[in-house]
Amino acid sequence: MAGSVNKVILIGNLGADPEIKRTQDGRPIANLRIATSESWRDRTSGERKERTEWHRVVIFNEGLCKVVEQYLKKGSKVYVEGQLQTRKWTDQNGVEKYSTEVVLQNFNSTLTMLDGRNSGGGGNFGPDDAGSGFGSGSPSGAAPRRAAPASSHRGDMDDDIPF
Amino acid sequence: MAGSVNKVILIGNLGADPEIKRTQDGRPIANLRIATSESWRDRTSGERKERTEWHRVVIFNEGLCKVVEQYLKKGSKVYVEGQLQTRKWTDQNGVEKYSTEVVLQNFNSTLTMLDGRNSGGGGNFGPDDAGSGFGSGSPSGAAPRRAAPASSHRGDMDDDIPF
Amino acid sequence: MAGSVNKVILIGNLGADPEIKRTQDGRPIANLRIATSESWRDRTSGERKERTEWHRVVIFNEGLCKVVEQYLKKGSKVYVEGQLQTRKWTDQNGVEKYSTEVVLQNFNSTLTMLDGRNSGGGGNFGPDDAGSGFGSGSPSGAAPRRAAPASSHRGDMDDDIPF
Amino acid sequence: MAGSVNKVILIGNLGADPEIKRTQDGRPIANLRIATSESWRDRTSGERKERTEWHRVVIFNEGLCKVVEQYLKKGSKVYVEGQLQTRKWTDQNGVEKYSTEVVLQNFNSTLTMLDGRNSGGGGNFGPDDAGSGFGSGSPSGAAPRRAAPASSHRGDMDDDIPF
DNA sequence: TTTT
DNA sequence: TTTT
Repeated sequence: MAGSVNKVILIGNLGADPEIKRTQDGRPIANLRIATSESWRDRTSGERKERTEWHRVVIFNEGLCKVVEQYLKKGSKVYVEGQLQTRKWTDQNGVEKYSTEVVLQNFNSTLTMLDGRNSGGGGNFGPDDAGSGFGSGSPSGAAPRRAAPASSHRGDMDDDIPF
Repeated sequence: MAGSVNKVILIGNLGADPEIKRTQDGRPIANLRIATSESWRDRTSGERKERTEWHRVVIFNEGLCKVVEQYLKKGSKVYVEGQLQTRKWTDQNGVEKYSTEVVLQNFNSTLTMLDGRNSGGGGNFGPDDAGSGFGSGSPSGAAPRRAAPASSHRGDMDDDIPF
Repeated sequence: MAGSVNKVILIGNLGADPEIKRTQDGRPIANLRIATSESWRDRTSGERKERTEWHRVVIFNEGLCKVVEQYLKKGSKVYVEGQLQTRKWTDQNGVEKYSTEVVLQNFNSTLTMLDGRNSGGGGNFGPDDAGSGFGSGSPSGAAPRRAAPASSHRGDMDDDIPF
Repeated sequence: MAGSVNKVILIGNLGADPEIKRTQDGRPIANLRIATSESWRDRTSGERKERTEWHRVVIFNEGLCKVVEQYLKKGSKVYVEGQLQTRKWTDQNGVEKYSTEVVLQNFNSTLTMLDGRNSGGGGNFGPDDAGSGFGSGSPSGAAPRRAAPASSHRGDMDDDIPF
């Protein structure tokens, strides 16, 4: 369909250490549980109330999975941008179940660490550059124009995509 | 929790006419089914493929529900901005189920019609102004500053929230 | 116009302490300078490069201005959500100038603190509740449904907007 | 910097036909003028008011530029997702000027047509697939997982990026 | 002018 | 300069 957008943006904390699994052919899949909370003052009672929402985040990208594995842990605060997907599965009793997840897979997906506590670099993912395209957020991997001379062969989107 | 964001942005088409229900005390709740699609060319086969995702959108807002009721129908294209919420319920067999929905409820929620086919006004919601704050999108209900004289008592956020 | 969206989302750090001014009739206006940065590895040289972008953020909302005044300072990390506005003005030499700013004014605007360093509460804005609707991010001020009994008169958007 | 986000989302109409220029080395750059509008009812006068904001959108991507050239024209409605950049230049009188633009360049950029009027396909960009990764919106170019067998070598982000 |  |  033309003209479709499916985007989720979350900022929250990991409720547990990430789980990294591998497909049969060796590609990693990272699973995160992220909590977002909202608080408000109840209008009738005047009490402060809070509500926490838990999100399942699934990452199908090798570079991002490395970042997750190396830098994220229970309590880490992250920004994630992905898309909604609902998956159907059958449990051991033959009951159909649905799970809706925030999937980071394609080129519009982003994961950014928002606390520097977990790594020395706080998003600076080291010399192997594993996470260079993703770990430092949505702008990563982008080549700023104008910094480069107009006649240069770089500064183009084609050039700097790290995956 | 401080520093939490939970935001979903969808552009898609209604797969069916909206369902409007009412709570016991008479407040409306609108349910939408929205499809988003993505297409891509398979790298190995070279075939064009397509995948459609269906989203449950629930609207807890009287003004927005009126807009939905009056202008949206099967096939309408909309922009919605809301938040993810997962609801637990028990089916008739006593099995626990979960449903993840995009909820439009608070002041950060938006619904915008993206086709003019369904109404003469295409988002211009008539003299009763039922939808004035929502139907024309996120900026609606906002008072542009600078258009108003600096000494005016309006132009403030307090003044023009229509709900 | 129907079907219009104008939204900016930034996560960055304040390059200076906020400036708070007041209109003639006493309403506050906060100005922030926010830096966002992107880094990438140059494809030809292999060097790591970085580029910083500076944004002007203007806040026309009393509650948000209080939060800014109390908790933000040079170096603070924030999430802001607002809209793009370009303003024309004439300098002292009679030259026309344009300034494009990220404006937080209407009900779709959000400001969230992303570091707890600046306040004990890290977004928990105390008993006077000055920032209750904004400081804890986009979901704030929202009334979670379903937590409230279905027959309650609250849980509606109308009820809990704090401004 | 770690933890930085710079994102603009617009839905609006083109105020003029796109302008496509080329760099010295032949890469295309598309310039769009996009209008977004907001309307509200003035609280004191009760009048309906409207305000239009004009945005400069610059596209540094060959595939996206082809889509723009082929399908967009004055009046077209589009969804764009890019980042804010302010550019400094000196006019013919030696006066320094600044221009803030919404730049679509990197892998997080998106352009989606929201009206089908301009093309038969309404985002279906033909056999040469020029726009396949962009024209159908943010999810485009993504390989849905789970549709592919788990042992497959595709379904990975690496596989289907069209640029 | 921030941050890493 | 768009759109409704």
